Amino acid sequence: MPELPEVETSRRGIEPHIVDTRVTRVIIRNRRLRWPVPKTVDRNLPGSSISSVTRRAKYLLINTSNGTAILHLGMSGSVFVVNHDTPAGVHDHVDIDFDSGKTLRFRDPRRFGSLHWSKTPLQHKLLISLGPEPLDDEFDARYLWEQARGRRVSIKQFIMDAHIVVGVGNIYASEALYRAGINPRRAAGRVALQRYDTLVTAIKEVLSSAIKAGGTTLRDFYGGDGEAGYFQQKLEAYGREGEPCRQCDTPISAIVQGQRSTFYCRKCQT
DNA sequence: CTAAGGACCTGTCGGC
DNA sequence: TGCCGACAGGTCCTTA
Repeated sequence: MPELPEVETSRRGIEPHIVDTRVTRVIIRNRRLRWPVPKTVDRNLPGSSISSVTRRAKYLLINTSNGTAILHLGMSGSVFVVNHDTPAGVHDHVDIDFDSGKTLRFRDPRRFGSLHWSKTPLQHKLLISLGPEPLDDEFDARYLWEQARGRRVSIKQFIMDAHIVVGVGNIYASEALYRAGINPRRAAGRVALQRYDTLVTAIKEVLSSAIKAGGTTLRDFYGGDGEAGYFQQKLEAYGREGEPCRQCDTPISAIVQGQRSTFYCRKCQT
């Protein structure tokens, strides 16, 4: 499933194929995604031309001359470019056809993804109250520390809260905390400012190196060009239960927090 | 306001 | 092999 590096990899994969082309047709085979796909999508897209594909948090923003399609990939979604005549599979819910002969296809077996339309996407209900982008300069130790005052929630769930900072999903939360040497169960309000500095650096590093590697492929993720990501080879904590910590050889522990798996070293992470 | 749990949905994997 | 439960990359909503 896509975390921020996978979404960014998808963005970079599809943008060059669809920018400056005109939408000729939209096919929605199943409107029942996380929220029903509104008619405004297929009403406004045809005839528009694509100006850019940008990203806010894990949302892809397909910007056109008429407005913006807001696409979220959920847990199992992917987008890729095919030719018009490529047969659609059972989970291929949306096609956007272009005058170039290409089609942008959205596939999502679990249907936790979503598709919306807006003239002012950043003001959209789902985007307006999101936290800063993790790779922006405004996301720093002071900001995180201030947000954490009085918070008893675990640091792992805290950094996964998109209203605090966007784009830190379940894999990279474990990875960043491992690299920062912080116990994922520690209360957010009980992490010192200095350790937030280490954590912010770790988050930025783990996300940017994952983007550089083209994302992490676990099961079925592929970037817009159909290429697998290679970050999985660099994972140090996630999915390594029982395997030796690369620092101290202690077996990596697996716990559950907020109904999500967390992996960490109980010796290195305090 | 915070924190915790449920909800949405399908596919895959491990164990018996 | 076949069946069945556990689990999977997200995040909104409800409840207390």
